Order: sequence, then structure tokens, then C-alpha cells
Amino acid sequence: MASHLSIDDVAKRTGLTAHTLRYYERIGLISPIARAAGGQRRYGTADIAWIEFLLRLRTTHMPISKMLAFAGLRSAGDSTISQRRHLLQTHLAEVQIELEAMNRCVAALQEKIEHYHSLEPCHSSTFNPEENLPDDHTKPLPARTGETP
Amino acid sequence: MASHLSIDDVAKRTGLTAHTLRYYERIGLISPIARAAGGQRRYGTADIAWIEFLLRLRTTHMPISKMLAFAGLRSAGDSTISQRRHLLQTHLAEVQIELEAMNRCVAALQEKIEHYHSLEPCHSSTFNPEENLPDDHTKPLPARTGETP
DNA sequence: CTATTGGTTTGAGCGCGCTCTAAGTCAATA
DNA sequence: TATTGACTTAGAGCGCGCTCAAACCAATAG
Repeated sequence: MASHLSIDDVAKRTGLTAHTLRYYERIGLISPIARAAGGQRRYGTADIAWIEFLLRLRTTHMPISKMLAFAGLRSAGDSTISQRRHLLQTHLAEVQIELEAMNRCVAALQEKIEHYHSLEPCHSSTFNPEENLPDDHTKPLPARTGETP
Repeated sequence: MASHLSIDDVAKRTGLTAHTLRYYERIGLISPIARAAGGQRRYGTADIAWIEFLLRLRTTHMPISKMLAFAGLRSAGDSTISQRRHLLQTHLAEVQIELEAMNRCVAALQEKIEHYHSLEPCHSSTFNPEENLPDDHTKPLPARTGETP
């Protein structure tokens, strides 16, 4: 259960910095970590699991304030399981909405790229700085891009 | 082409605040908007289209610094079209990676919810504050949740 | 016995993306 | 004419999520 990992080990494993790990502990997102002689943190597998869970919440854009609420419920024991589930479900519902918005925007941006393709004189697909071929009659600033006119 | 919309009209249409619209113009994300007598902004359809495009970039988490780069290319004329396309494609590639990460996390969180379901004593699916039925032998703090032990 | 390494703490600072304030200008109305 | 109210500007302030700095301590190497 206690795999005595140092803070740097955990940093490498999780991609967080040691700074951030201490910060998370300070604000209560991570409960106090066991210490070796000398006061150095020793993370157990349960700690790692919790951190990885936090990272999943972070990846799905849960604000720290909500993670703190979740952590509070968790530390209050098994009687809060339904509340934790509720919190998670609410969050996932928000995430679904965000994902749909993102997907819509991605689709629109891909269409814009298609549009650019049709506008390009030669279509070299990689970026090439020497690519100022046609000095078209360019309207300087208000070069609109053609959405919802 | 000029549909003489006031800043508040545009705010309502786009969901941005008038403050934010002025801020975007100040930092160069939006090029100087035409003015009515008295100096009030009058937005045209091309302006609206550009703002909606910016919102799509924002929804897909493009930082303002990159939007500024894009805006700069745009105002430099048609010769920058391939660079704009490149910028957009790079961005979309990042977005795809982010979307995949989010989807993986959503799946994991949904599994966690399933797990909670199996742990719950009675399963009332809506949140109920009076739900402290079983005072189980609860481990106070280190109530681990069971990922990767 | 130093010097180095690698951790510790508290608190300050920072980058981002707004958000708000203060002071001023203008157009229309009482 | 006086006042209202919507708009303008430049600049300060804020919430979030880190990120860093300064000072200190413990263990090991030379």
C-alpha cells in the first residue's frame, strides 16, 4: 500500500511538478502525505491513484473549487458516495456540452481550411516562408473570410 | 455590408460583453470598428463574422496570442492564406489531441460513476440531502476509491 | 568539517483573460 | 439650458492555476 515514492518520482509519473504537488496538498486537494524521517514526502499507491483521478478531472476542465468539494466529500467517508456520484454526473453533463461545442467548432474550422485550400494558388501542403507568389490586388485590412454574410 | 449594429447589439448576438468587445479591439484582435457620429461603434456583418470566428477559436482553446498572430496574417492580405491555413491546421491537430484526452477521461469517469452505483445502498438517482442512511464503519480520511492499486 | 544535494515551509509573483473604475464626451430630452 | 444616459478612453484590479523565491533543514561525499 505504501510504495514510498518521493515527490520527484511522483512528479515524473504524473507530469505534475513537485511545486504543483505541494501546492495541491497545501490547498487540501491532496490529503497530508506520509513523511519519511527528515520530513520528506512518501507517496503510496492510493495517493497516486487519487492524483491520477484529479488529473482526469483537470483534463475535463473541472475547476479546483469543485475538486475541493469532491475531496471534502471523499474525506467525509462512505456516506457521501451518492453525493460524489451526483457531483461527477453533473460535471460530466457539462463536459458533454463542452465537447459538443468543441466538435461543432472543429467542424467549422475544418471547413474554413477547405475554403482556404480552394483559394490557394499552388497547394504546397507544408508551410513555406518563400511563398509570396501572387501579389494580388489585396484589400489591406478588412479582408473578410466569408462566414454568415 | 455595414449593418450598423451597436456594441450592445453585438454583445447580445455574440454572448460577449461590451467590455470584452472593446478589449478585443484594444489589443488588436478586432480591427478598428467604424464609428457613428459621436464616436459610437457601428459593427458590420464582416465584423460579426470575424467575431464569430474568434469565438470558434476560443471555444477550441486557442490562446489570444495565437489569435493575434492569425489576425495579423489576415490583415496582411491574401498572400498569407497558406500561412493562415497552416496555423489553423496546427491548432486543429492540438485540439484533436485534447479531445482524445478528454474523451478518455470522460470514459474513465463514467466507469467511476458505475462503480459508485454498485456501492450505493439504495439508488435514488437524484441528489437527496437526507440520505445518510447507513453509518458504515467508515475509514475517516484515506478512503481510497480504487483506481490502479 | 564543510559542501553539496535534495528536500521542506511560507508567502509573494505571474500570465492569462477578462472585468471594472474613473473621468470624460456627446446627443437627446425635460 | 440642464440633465440624463449611453457611450468613450486608459488603466487598474481580479480570479484562476500555478510558479517561483527565500530561508531553512537533513543526509551524504569528499
